[in-house]
Amino acid sequence: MTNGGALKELDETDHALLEAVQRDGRATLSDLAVEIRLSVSATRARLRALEEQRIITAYAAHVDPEAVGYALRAVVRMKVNGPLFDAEVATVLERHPQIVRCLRVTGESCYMMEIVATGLRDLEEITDDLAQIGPISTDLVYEVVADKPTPVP
Amino acid sequence: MTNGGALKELDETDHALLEAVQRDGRATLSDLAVEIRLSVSATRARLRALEEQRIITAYAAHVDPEAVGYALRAVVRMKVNGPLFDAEVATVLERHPQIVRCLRVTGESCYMMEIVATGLRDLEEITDDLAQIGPISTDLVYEVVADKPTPVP
DNA sequence: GTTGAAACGTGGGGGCT
DNA sequence: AGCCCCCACGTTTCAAC
Repeated sequence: MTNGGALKELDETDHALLEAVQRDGRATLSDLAVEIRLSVSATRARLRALEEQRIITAYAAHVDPEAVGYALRAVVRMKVNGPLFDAEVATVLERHPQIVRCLRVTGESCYMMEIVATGLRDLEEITDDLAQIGPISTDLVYEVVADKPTPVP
Repeated sequence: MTNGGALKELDETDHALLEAVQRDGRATLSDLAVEIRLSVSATRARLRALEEQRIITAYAAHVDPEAVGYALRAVVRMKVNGPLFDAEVATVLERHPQIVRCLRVTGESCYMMEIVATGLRDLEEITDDLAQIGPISTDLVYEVVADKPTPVP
């Protein structure tokens, strides 16, 4: 069987490969191969292994929200009273693709979300929807100071 | 001149292309071409335009932090007293690659950060460093409920 | 992990509507 | 201006080593 889920130790070459493919997700196997000083075939084998072990979970183009019309970014913290509100939250998440990130956390705020919006009117529409689940507090984002890939120690 | 920064209206085909390349950042031009029902050349031209306009800012592999040894994820909010503490924050961000995201926001908490850590000991080391800049509050993340690409409306 | 050869995808130029 | 076809070249794939 092609053991796809086994946890294997990552050596230095794997680390270099992960680092390279995080920096440039569209780098060709040949590019990656010279970077990690291996043959193309060996590079492909390692990359496939990382994908099958679900260490690499996806490849994605990054689209600048501002460049496609989202002038605003906000962080919304939401508290829910009762037990788990996963269903309600899932519904809102599905209704609003502009909620680009949602974390369930410890502490006062049970959910933390990051939202992109074309303007305040647009943001209000989404927060109104969220406020029906639980009390929220909204902060606008001045600047994305850092957005770094997963470090590979 | 090769006008690289002009804002151009994105048509339906561009939207489809952005959506496709966000879903699979490693899709070949041929794959993308059939998806958006265009020739390979036209697809390539549009993709290059999106890159040159900085609408597509990067391509990256997504690495699962848990799979590479980070058992914990935390959200840290930090308040700074005086004017701008960009220099201090930049230093800490550089010292700790495990701070994977940092936003400067309105409201009480001036900075919001997302941190991955191998354990509580590891997390403590980073928060101790942050606490020297300003008062912080730390929440652990139970679950990443959603992590969605930028919607293209 | 490496090599090699066939299949496939890519990038530029010309011609089309 | 934008798209399509063509062709040389680079890349990926899959064998055998």
